[in-house]
Amino acid sequence: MAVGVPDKARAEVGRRDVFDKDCPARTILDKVTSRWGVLILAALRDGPMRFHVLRDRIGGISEKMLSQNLRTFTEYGLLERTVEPTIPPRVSYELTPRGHEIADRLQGLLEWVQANAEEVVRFQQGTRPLDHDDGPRLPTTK
Amino acid sequence: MAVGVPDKARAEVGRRDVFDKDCPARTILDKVTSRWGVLILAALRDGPMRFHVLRDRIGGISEKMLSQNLRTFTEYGLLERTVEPTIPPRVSYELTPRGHEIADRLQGLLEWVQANAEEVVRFQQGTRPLDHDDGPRLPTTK
DNA sequence: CGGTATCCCATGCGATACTG
DNA sequence: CAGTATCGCATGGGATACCG
Repeated sequence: MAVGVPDKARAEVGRRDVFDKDCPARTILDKVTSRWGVLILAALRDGPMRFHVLRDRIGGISEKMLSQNLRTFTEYGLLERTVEPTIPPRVSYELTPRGHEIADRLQGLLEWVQANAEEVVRFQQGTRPLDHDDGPRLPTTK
Repeated sequence: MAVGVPDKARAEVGRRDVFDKDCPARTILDKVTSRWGVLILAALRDGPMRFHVLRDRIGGISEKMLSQNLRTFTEYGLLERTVEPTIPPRVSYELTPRGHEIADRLQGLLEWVQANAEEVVRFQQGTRPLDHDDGPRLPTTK
């Protein structure tokens, strides 16, 4: 049976709200906030970096994912790819002005998470995972 | 994925960096920057909201995803869940102070993406696409 | 009304292998 | 060095059905 095929024909982009499911900003947002996207863009705030440096900087990323994200962001105009015609070739990536704008906003998020991660985890572990009964510590006086 | 690192007491525990793959902040970051996480937290900046209102506000989200994210963030201490013992019950969610901090950072990102999405898309389309087609999804011939 | 449980598929991502 | 191609699995996420 045919799977529901959402028609790709978008008449016009009248939707400008990210909360609208047809808004093109959704696509951008998903890429930018993807698992590696945030880290890649944030890492490049320090300046231009070559492939391997970037790979080394971001722990756990595979070449495939790095390459894939890098290409996407380059196509989005958030990164600029520079190739030095040497042998072996040196390829470096750097944020475009537009890329910088978004990376700066990502940085704030990253810093917060970094600074508060332990607190959040501690809170989470102090909370009972799944219980229908309201916790005794939660005041029902409302 | 046990690559090794069986030592529970790492020598450099102080090196808690989001770029480190073992950093707990990675988990938090992934949840917060998940497809719906960003939108949910940002939406709640406007104030407490009930389940259906939130669902209506965020276009395209399923009840399952909304519920799942809401629970996770509540367990993280980013949201507070309030139940009014009426019939039928009214459940509302609101940002905790900690939730507000992160939501504010998310908001800046959202606003930027919203404001620049069209430019990014235009740039992307003006870029010579690589031979690999980036189609939405193609049902496998089966 | 506000969920939770189940099924199932689409996608993200990692591992490996190969190329210029 | 800097990728790309392929395979395969784990997980995110949608649709549906049911419960307090």
